[in-house]
Amino acid sequence: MGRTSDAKERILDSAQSLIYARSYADVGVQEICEKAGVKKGSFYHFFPSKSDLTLAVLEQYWAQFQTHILNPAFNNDIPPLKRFARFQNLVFEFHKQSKVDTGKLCGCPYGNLASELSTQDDHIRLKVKHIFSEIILYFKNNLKQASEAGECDCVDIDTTSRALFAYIEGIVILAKTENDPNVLKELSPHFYNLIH
Amino acid sequence: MGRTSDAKERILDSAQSLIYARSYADVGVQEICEKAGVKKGSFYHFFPSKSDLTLAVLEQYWAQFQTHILNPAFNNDIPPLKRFARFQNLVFEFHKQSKVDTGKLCGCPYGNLASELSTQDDHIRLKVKHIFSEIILYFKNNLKQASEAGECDCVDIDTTSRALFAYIEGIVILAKTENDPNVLKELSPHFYNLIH
DNA sequence: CTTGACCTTGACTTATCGGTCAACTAACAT
DNA sequence: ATGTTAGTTGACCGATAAGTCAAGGTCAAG
Repeated sequence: MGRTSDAKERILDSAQSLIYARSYADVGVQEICEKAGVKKGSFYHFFPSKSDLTLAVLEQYWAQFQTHILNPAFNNDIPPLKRFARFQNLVFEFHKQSKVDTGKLCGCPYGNLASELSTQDDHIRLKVKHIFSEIILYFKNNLKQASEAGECDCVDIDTTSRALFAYIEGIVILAKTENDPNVLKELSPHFYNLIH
Repeated sequence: MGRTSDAKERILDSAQSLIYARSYADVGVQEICEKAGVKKGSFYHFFPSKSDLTLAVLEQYWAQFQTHILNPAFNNDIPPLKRFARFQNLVFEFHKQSKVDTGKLCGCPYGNLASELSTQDDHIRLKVKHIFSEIILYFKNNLKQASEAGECDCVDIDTTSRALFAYIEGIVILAKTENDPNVLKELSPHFYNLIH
């Protein structure tokens, strides 16, 4: 089997934090390698291109997002509608902490890459599109449960889930532009107005 | 006065369309100059840096956005609440036409730059922040008129205006990620749920 | 203890990046 | 007509970009 190595993981972690804090284009392969303590040749041993690395980064984001935010938020230990509030609160705490650590509110990891690269790299656009659809699926399932529990009477669950997601995505980009996590707290309550 | 030239305008127009279609980082000064039919030396005669050029591009976006979308949309020839629908429709038509022309839905010109550069260039972030506040001001004034006309009973006009803006911003980024202008049509109706 | 797969290295390529500059040219005001 | 000023040019800078490659090193399994 040859030898093993954690270089791939170190590259992924470095790329994830660097690209999130800045942007895809602003972070070079070189810098990622330096932070990971790896030479560029090793980088291209693990990833065929910077674009492919970014696809892997998106997958890592997604796994962590499920583990640390989505699954805890939408766990069925509380009534469905309250889970949305818990979700928004976890997102708020994430950005608040992120700003404490780095001094900046960096926005949505997926939305950032979609904004920057959608018109240039279809693989990345489609990957983000898929992740978005998965998040919306969480919303949809939860909304259905809320409806069945009589917590709301929602006719168009599909579209409403997408509207809820769009609203949060918009809040986060406004928060990033104002570099202020309190925007999340300010605008979160209106979330429920989108549910009839 | 020395000689005159429209080179500055040509540079601005080229930069505007190129950066909107792609991204700040992906478009080089060289390419902007080539499209404008100008040498790089001339570029730096008019703009001290690429970042400053982008600030000027943002101002041009803003002037055009007011002329072609905001002012027509929020003209008081129809009841206030209907003006929001007219606004959303103009935004839809813009992205629809933009996709016909270029094959891609390019998103929000301001949001794109804010997403890409907010953590790296504070001048650009603050410029976008200011433009956002101006757009929200349109919303706010219109919401006030709607409230006074008895079309809605909105208590927190400030926050609601910001929520409305965030929602639209989110819709546009979802539409960009799916590369589909119909997302705007699909999610626009829910806009009114955000108004009590 | 050798084989072979896995990993690492560093030098390299080609291209482009944002930005500078001194010399030059054209047009306007007087 | 001429001086002044605005605009133009092309060569140039150091830095860095993504990506390549041949060679060598290291580990685990047989």
